Amino acid sequence: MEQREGGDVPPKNPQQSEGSSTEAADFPARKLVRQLDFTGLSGGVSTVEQPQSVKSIQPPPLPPQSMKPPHLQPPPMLFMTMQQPTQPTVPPTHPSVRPIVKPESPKARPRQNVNEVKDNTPKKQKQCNCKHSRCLKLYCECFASGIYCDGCNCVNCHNNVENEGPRREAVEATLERNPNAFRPKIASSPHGARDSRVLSKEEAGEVLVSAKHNKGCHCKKSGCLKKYCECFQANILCSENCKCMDCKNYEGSEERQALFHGDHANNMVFIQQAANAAITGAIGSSGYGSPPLSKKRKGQELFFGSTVKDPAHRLAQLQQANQIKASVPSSSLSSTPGARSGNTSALGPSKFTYRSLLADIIQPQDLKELCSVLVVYSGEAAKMLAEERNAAEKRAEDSRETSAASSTQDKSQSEKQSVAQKSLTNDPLSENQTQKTKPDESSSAGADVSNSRPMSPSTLALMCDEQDTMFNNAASSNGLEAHNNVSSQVPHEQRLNEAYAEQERIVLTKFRDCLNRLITLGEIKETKYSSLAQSESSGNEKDPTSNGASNARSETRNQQFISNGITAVPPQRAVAAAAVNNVRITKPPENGDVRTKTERE
DNA sequence: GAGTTTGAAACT
DNA sequence: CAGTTTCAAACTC
Repeated sequence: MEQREGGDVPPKNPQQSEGSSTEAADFPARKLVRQLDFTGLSGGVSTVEQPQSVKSIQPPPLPPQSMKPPHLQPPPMLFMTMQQPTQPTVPPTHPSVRPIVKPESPKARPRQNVNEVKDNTPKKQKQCNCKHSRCLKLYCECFASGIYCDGCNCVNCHNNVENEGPRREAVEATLERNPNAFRPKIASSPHGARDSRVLSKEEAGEVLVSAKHNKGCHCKKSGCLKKYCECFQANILCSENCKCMDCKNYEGSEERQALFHGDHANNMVFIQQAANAAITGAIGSSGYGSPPLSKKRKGQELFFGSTVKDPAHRLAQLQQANQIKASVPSSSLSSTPGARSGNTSALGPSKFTYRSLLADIIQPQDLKELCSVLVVYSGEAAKMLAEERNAAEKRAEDSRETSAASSTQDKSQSEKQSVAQKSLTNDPLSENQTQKTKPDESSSAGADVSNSRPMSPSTLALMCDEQDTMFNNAASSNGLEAHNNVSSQVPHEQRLNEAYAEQERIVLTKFRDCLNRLITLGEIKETKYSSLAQSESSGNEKDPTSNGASNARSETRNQQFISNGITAVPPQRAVAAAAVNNVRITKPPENGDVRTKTERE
């Protein structure tokens, strides 16, 4: 009893680090361990990938047929994964192809992360320290991750090639107990995209990976704010799946906020998370915005029953309670995810959020301004095009005079010309499809662009590179036509479209440039964040006594950096101005200073 | 690095 | 399924 399975296995060699089981000490293949990939990503549940870790190649530890209970049949995903690794490039069975790193199970990425953050270089795979489980239980992180122990500090390790037999049995047993045992615990949230507009202030700066724990945690004392908590460790918020008590790992939790914003170590975590989230593409994710209600309540009632001695705890619970009240106006204990998520709109439909690096850079007003700029540019483009076309037409007519063009051609030509000019130079009223710009936008732009036709209807809807390319192509061919093929019988509409296309091409090109600059700014910001946090982190280590002060300083500095490094010239303005180049924006600079630097005239 | 705490996993 | 024990990671000192 006390020594469950294997307990009787004599520790052959307490010192079997570097991989291993003693019996394998001189096994050449030792370093060439094959590994299992239980982290199968696809399938029913998608997971939060850890992009920085190279997924290892996984040999099937078990022949599919040996894997078990039909009734408990694990989802095909697992089998698939085991039989055919998701990474097609890697030969599953070839021992010589040793995967670089252990695939990090969503759960197991503890100290390693810290190392990574410190060094900026991915560290060696995590090493377990199992002593009594022979690394054949889920206690063992390696085993749980579906990989062989390699270079671990475990004792009496059986999680290796030499013990494939026992290992296989263990896998079977584990699967029998829990068919999902080797599946990722963290699944990306199935819920819809989150509306970034409802990002609450308090989550500013936080990055919540778009995922949730499949089983949920059961924490009691850690508040789900320590790595004991699987959710926290996986950098996700607790969900309705959790049965934790006194949970503070929910969106809006002050403790959690403090954790993220409070100290530098966590700043680093935050940065790492931000990077992860960005890489993972955890953008606009979803989830739940409030603490897992039903269970939390249970926990709260329990604690509110006065079992809580720690005042801080009590406060936390009160806060949490308020949170709940806020998000659940009715007193009903909606324990269903749907109900809860529905009630959490105040906090946002999702608990998983990604905050863009540009979040501080782009303000609503700036978008408006950008629109104005585009409109202005559209007008400029229209004028320019009209002039060009006029010139072209003139040249064409000159040459045509000598070739005795037909009267119909002349007629159509002149019509075309007038249409083109009309469409290019303005008169929005004459165009049914004239976009219905927002009043403020049109008014702001109107002052300068009164003379130009607003962008064609689709312009604003086509703002991306792909379309730009499309337009480039279209426009280039159209341009050719316009300039060279003067005798073509182009229908008016087509001609009109050409004009639109050309105009849009110009505007979109500028807009693309604009976006590119924006991206650059975001990258700069990212870089600065990283370096700042790193320097602060190191500085903090040197001066641990000044934590509070330096924290405050750091926050200030963060903001400064945001405003200095990035937005000293308010980026959006700089970008807009840059995009506009020669076009003057009449809107007075709010700061009066820097902005004018980027504006011409 | 040793000892403690914690919560998942294993077991009853 | 609930309660208990075991286990190894996380944490503290």
